[in-house]
Amino acid sequence: MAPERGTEDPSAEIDPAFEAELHADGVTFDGEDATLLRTIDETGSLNAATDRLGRSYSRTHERIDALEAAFGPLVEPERGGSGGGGTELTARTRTLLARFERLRTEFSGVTAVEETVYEGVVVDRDGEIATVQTAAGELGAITPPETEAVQVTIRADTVTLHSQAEAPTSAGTSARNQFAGTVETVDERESVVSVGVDIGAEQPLTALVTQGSAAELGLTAGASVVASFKTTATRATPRQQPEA
Amino acid sequence: MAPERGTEDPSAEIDPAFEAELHADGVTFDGEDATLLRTIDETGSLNAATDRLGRSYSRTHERIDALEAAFGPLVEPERGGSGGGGTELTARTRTLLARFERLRTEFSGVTAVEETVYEGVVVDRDGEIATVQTAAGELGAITPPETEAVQVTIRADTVTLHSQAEAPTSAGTSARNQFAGTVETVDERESVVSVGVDIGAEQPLTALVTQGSAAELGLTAGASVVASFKTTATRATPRQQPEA
DNA sequence: GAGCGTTGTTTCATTGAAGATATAACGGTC
DNA sequence: GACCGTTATATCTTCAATGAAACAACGCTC
Repeated sequence: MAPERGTEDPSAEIDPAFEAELHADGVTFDGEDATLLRTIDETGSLNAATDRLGRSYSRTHERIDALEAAFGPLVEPERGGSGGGGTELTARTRTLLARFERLRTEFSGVTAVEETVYEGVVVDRDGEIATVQTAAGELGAITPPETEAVQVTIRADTVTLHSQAEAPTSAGTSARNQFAGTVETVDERESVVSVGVDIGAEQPLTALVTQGSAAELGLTAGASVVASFKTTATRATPRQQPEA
Repeated sequence: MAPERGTEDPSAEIDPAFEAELHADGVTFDGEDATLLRTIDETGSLNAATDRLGRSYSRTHERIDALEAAFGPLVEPERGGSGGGGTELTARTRTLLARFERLRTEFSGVTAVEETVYEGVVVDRDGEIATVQTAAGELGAITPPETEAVQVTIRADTVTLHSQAEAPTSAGTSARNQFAGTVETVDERESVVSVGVDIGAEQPLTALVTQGSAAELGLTAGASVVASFKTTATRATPRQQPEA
């Protein structure tokens, strides 16, 4: 079943992606709908929009009807008049588009940011919050019910770094997960720095901070830092138990 | 174009959703593929899996071929033998499924968590990092290029709260955005608490913390707290400039 | 060697989504 | 009132995805 090709490059690029959606009344508004509405806004007419997008008028018209049945009035068409008429967006539509764009931005944040994954075992639990034992120590994470063996993923943009002197007392902050470590790698990007922190596990914990923060904290290889992250921001997923 | 229905309920539920995807070599692996592979794993045969899922064998077989061409060997089929044969997953497939599940979990975190949105204007910029002037004051956020008028969205699970006494000095932490405020609302959930903090803007900043943190910090209405969040975790999206 | 249930492979049928086309209605301008 | 470009609507065609069905190949058990 496996053709020979595909085997040759086991490290092929596998990229995360997504399709953002807004659901209402059984109808799903997706990226294609968003560009349709944006094009209508730019061209001022449904006809011009379908031409530019290479879509058929009839189908597009149907689609807008379906969307309006679920999301409420989205366009204000006018026929006749100078220029023959046209269609404009309602205020609600602009709000909808803005919301969709925010959603898409959050999702693309997820795909763009590095994350570190630790394997662990649930040792304690309070509802959806579990304490997980990992190679780096115990940490809290949101965990699906009835799972023991888990992978914990920590997004780099949720990890904040502190100078050792200014490390917060655990009682005074809502960031319950704190790990002292030493900076292992510093990867400077355009305006942001990705920092790998050795916190005792095999895999370093990577944190994404601004260049300003990196400078103020003196983040160079070998520096001592404290890394903290919230348990409500870290999530665990079930892990396959070793077979035998 | 707008049928009368739809107008009647302007506050209809609009729910965010997503389709998680993994892309390789032009082929996209989606949730349907994941359940297919999981079902093969559970039933031990492609035939049984297609029966359970109500899909045609031929189509399913084609799909697996296409996936393997892009993602590498995913299944190990055997034909003949006792029971007629069967197909099992490769180790790579389990890794792939685990990765997909982590991705899906992160996305569902985005849709599940509350967020607060502030409108603002970019007043300074360093690459993708911008300083945005909002009703709550200045804050840093990742911002798309060439945008001035923005909406800034702050996920509740990225906001950490500190007791006023233990508020970190801005030089000692990589959480550059800090706002002192007073607790306005406290919404206790199963094992987590959603806290609305008045930081001077019209809309309160909502933070999601564990019940343990809420208790230790003494989070009740009227309490003084400091809310902080990282600029690499907050994102801005373009905002429609007022028309005229 | 017959039987069995699986994997492979091909061919044909079905179905649903989208495009293509035609026509009516509208309301300004001229 | 003729003209124009648009919206509205219906019908037909096209195409791609999927299912259905048939058949060969395989290898173990008996």
